[in-house]
Amino acid sequence: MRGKGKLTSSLEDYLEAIWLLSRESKVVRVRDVARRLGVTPASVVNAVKMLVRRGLVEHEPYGYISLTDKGMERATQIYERHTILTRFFRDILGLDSNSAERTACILEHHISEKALARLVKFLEFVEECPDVTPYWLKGLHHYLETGKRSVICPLRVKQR
Amino acid sequence: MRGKGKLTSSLEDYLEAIWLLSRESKVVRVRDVARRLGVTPASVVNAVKMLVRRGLVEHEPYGYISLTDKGMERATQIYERHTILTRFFRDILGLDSNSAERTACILEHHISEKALARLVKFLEFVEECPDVTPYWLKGLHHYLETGKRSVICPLRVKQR
DNA sequence: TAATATAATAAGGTAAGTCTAAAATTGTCA
DNA sequence: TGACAATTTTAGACTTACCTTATTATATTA
Repeated sequence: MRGKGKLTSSLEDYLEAIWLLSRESKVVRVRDVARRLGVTPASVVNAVKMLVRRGLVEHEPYGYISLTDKGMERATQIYERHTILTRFFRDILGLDSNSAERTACILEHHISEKALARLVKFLEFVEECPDVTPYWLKGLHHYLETGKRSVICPLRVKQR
Repeated sequence: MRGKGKLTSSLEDYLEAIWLLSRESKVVRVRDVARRLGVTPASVVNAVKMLVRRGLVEHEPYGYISLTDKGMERATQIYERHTILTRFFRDILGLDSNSAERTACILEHHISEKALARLVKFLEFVEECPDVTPYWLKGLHHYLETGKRSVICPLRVKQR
């Protein structure tokens, strides 16, 4: 009953799109989803049919699309994966927002829970900014941009 | 002529497997690839046919499979992506080797050149071990393991 | 309210990637 | 050398995920 009921990448994309659209405009139609994902309405109808079968969305013929509680929960999980990956690629690796978004969009379907959890901790560690991290991060970004190591850290000579 | 000629994830997997097997045993047969990838020989035959069409492998009917120069080049590119991802997930995020491998195996097909290039620089930065990184990395791993921040860095009080 | 535009759906097709089952080939060894 | 086993291949089916085209439903507005 509480089994994961795996979704394909494609269905995850549809579910995520429906969720995002419903945050933006209260009412979601086939057409909106099609535009968002760059597919034909026919493809959306098909996908929605499958999501309905799995109890993740509701859809009255020729009417609006909405998420069930289960669908909502699932969509937020997917979106969380998305934002974590975006943050990593943008804030740590310094990719521009678009590239980071696109990368997240693809990888979000394939990364494991285990790996994702590590990434979360990594971000926590970096973003909550303890001792050396600010220096380290600056040094990293300088290196990513210029290919050269900065000499920001005054520790250098002291180390051994 | 020098166009990328994109491969599907699946074909990349086959090509990579053939390459890995040919490093291990000089001669590669349909059967070996099937075992390695956990698919039926019939699937391998199909895939190999497509790789032959693209000029990446050679195959005499009922005989051995080998890589062309082009296929070799391509396979090493794929494997490089693989190792970069493995290193990141294992050495930086501290995943066990198996999980890191599995993660790399999936993501290697989907990560963009741009993102991968950043990851490479990231690894360079960390592994070539400059000023603060050793401290920082120790702190990160401690945090990943225990959830607690260590006070390894003596800088703490000095900073402002 | 009838005509028209827009939206949704159904039907049918293509391509990738797998499978099973059956047929063809090859290699081994008694 | 001939028969059996292992391997490879072919043929055909299924699933996912798209598409196009044609039909049906809804909404707008003259």
